[in-house]
Amino acid sequence: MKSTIKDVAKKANVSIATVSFVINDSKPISEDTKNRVLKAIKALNYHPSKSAINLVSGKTGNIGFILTDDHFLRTEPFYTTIFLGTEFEARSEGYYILLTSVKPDFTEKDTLPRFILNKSVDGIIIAGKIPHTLIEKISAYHLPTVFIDYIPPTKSYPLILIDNIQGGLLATNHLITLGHRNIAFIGGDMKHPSLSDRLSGYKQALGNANIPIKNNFIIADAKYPDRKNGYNSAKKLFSKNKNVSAVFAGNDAMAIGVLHYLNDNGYKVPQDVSLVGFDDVEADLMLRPPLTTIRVPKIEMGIEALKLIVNTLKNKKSLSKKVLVPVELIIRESTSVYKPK
Amino acid sequence: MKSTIKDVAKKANVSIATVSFVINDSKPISEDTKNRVLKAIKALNYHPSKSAINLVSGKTGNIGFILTDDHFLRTEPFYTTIFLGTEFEARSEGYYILLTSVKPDFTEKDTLPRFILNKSVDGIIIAGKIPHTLIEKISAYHLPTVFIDYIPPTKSYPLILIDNIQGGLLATNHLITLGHRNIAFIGGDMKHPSLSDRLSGYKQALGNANIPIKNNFIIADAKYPDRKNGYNSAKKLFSKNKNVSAVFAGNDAMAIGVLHYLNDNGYKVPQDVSLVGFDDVEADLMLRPPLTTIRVPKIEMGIEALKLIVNTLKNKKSLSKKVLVPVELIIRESTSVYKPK
DNA sequence: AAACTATGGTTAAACGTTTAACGAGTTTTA
DNA sequence: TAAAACTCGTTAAACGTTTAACCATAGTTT
Repeated sequence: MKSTIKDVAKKANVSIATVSFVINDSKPISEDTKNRVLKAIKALNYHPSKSAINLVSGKTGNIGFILTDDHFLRTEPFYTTIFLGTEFEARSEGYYILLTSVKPDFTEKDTLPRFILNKSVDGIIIAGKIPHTLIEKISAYHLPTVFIDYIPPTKSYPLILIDNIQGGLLATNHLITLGHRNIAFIGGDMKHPSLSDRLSGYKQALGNANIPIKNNFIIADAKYPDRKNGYNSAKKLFSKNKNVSAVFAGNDAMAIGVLHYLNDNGYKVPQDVSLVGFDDVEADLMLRPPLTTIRVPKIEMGIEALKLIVNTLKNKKSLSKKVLVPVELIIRESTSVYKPK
Repeated sequence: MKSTIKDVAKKANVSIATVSFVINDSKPISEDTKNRVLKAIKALNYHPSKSAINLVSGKTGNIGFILTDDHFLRTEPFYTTIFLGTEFEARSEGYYILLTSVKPDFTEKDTLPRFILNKSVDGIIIAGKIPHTLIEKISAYHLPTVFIDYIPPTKSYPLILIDNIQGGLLATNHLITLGHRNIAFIGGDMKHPSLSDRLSGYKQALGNANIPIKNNFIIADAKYPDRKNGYNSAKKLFSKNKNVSAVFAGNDAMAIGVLHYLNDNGYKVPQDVSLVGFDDVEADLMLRPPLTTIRVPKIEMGIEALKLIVNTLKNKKSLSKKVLVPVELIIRESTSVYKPK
């Protein structure tokens, strides 16, 4: 059951080095012996021990995937879907992904993920905003690292980013095209570049259409962009501004909160208020009405991240330090042509 | 940056064996030297190399998690949530989880997951129904294995199972208590023990209440228990049976399909038809009305599975070969008292 | 025919741990 | 007081690979 390189060598009547050369194609070996070795490998159902290879090569064949607890457990499976993308690509690249989450309030005293301390990974993928102290600590280990959907404030790293400005433009333009003029923006955690870029896109679109930007149409003081805060922000917005006919929410979680507020308060979507989200999470399709949104290619982002890491590991040199993934407007039933009352 | 046991030994002025004994507490060492070693470890920021430990111990510290592609990618994150449970527990137990998915139509020719071939795992967790040929092939490797939510047909394995009969009873009793008599069951993939047990619970509850079981109230010919088939089964049911006042769906995915059918066809839930699902997936809360369902403790199932594996690995002997996890009735707004028209 | 060059292979060290076998002091026992 | 037993250590082999250094043979130059 557990045959080693020695067994193969004996069976093929060669040295273990020769077996190694055949397996890795790392030195010219005659067709004849090569076949003998290959046959022995098959006969013994031999597969090299990863542990041994790891030890001697200093590599592990693993890549760590880090996100914060709240991202890990949040209702909308955004970052976990990205994880699936990396796992998918890792399979064809021969890597394993070790997933772990960290506390969002990581401090100097907290310990790093085990796979970093144990040297169990060759590279790291970090998804979403993570604490600065953690980044500092990790960077001391000099592991190739790529960030997804977050720009670390200090050092420069390879990045996989969403084209958020473009998304903000698409969403807002869609509403403008439908005839809306009183378009609100609902956001939260505006220190996160993604959210602030979406707001920039919104402002840009309004500017392009010569629609004045009204500050009381922008509700962005919530700490986290989740459903509850979406609901509360909608309450804040509509209690003061009855004339808003369309809302662009910074992400789908908030959009869902907004939709629930509207449902609960007698507004009909899209007849009374049009609503656009951002992310395209599973839940959107299940809403009544299904949510118009900006699709973020989550699986693809994971794939890109893994490719970037693997490229730097294989020293093929990473082609681009910054991948901006495109977004797409998905028109469903939560938006419609503006009809004055 | 990369200090080894040798560096520690030199710094503490002891042999590397002593360092090892201190780290693993595997032989009595005097307080004095122990402290010296500990200090050296801290000073050098030493962490043992996993690769080396793996090689010498023959263990990997990894546990494989297998599910099929369709379960991996399905809309309701059922098995992936279970995975999160295992990952969570693995952290405190010092294991890594390697997740991989396999084709649902795995045949003799297909290759096993890499982590089995590479001997990269010490044990395996299998979630959901997987092809029989795959089970056979895996079992040849004699790795400790536990199954979650599936009973393999041939050999006997440690199992983590849902108390589906109890769940079926709870759901149906709830409807009976509300005064319903014409209660339908909608299922699919009835060869899966989970689904057929839920049906058994349904029948048992009706029997207990002396309500005759009507075959045309049981729609269970769909191949997969998903939303689409839920929708179609509801169509089948209601086009022939106008008098059904309550539906128990075999899982939430089907329940969601049923709900959409009812919405689309002028039935009000719960005023006209009460609806109960099974699983308690995220989506339930977002439905209008939120779905009454049977909660399956998914995270806990993952935790139990990992504990079982780890126990057998540490040879503490697994306490029970079969863990039946309890379920819970979650009453939300899709069920109400029966009102005759 | 002597000297060089490929070609195809072997030997042995190295990677960083664990652990069986051994040993030097110190205590206990009879 | 000599033998036995315990304490706290050390030495060295082993785990399964990769790879630098080496070597034998045959073919090619001069």
